[in-house]
Amino acid sequence: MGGSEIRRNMPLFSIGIVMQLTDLSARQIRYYEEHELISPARTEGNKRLFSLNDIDKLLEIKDLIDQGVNMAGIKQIYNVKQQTAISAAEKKQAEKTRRELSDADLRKLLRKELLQAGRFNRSANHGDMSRFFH
Amino acid sequence: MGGSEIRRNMPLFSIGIVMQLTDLSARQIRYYEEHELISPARTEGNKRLFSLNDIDKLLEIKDLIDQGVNMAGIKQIYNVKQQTAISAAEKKQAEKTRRELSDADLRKLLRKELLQAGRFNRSANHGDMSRFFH
DNA sequence: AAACATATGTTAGATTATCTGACATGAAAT
DNA sequence: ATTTCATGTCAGATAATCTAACATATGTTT
Repeated sequence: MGGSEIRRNMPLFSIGIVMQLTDLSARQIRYYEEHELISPARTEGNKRLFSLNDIDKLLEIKDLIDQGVNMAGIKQIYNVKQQTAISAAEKKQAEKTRRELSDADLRKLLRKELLQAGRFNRSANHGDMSRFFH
Repeated sequence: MGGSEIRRNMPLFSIGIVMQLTDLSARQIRYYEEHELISPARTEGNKRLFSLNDIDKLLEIKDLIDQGVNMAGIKQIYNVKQQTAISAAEKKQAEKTRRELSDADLRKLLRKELLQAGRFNRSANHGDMSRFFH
């Protein structure tokens, strides 16, 4: 378990390769990054470089998307802090609102989507990149 | 062991990444390709795409280079057909010459370089890319 | 139904990464 | 003293990727 973590987080793959490997569009991949589901590294020249872990995560996301889960659901699953671009002033109110929502509506939302998603047990904590390496 | 071969031959890495991973210059990598030591795939747009096996091979080559073996030696080791760009007319004579050389000088060359190279037993038939993946 | 939000497509213009081919060069071989 | 080898470096061309903006289909709210 030592260097394995390092290896799996090593930034190696261009977005073109990741598109092929995941069957996602560049737009989708960038959109998921925008929503902080992944955080690929960058070259000096600002090109994205993805790790095995990034690709695994994208495969998981794709899985969820294919099963009808939306961004909000996926964010909940990965507990990514909600709220994308709100002014500091709005934030307080938004936070309050969110808290009010979270016990009622959010639970409902999650339950609905997860149940609808059907089978759902990725026992391993990573996607299917193992396909590509032994 | 089925898909493992496929996986190790899957073209995934840009030359920039391979440079970092192998600590070879782009010039060197292209030069070794020119001498048919590796044959990386290409994108539609003609950019090189390297596989794990390509990278392993480059690491081996680097090893040999570091130990003072020259192209000719490396080519012999991988038995890459010699002769780069000779006219058909010249080829006949060249072929004869080569055969005359091969039993005397070539053996000498090989022995000299291999012995000088010292320890030399990569038991596995691949380089150190295993470092990067589990 | 109308208005809005979400997720993705598409296009444009800019920039980076890579390509080939040529010339330069120090070290090694002849 | 020349050649050859292995690599560096540069120039000009092309491909891959980037961000930002607008377009849009589908789903959600009011």
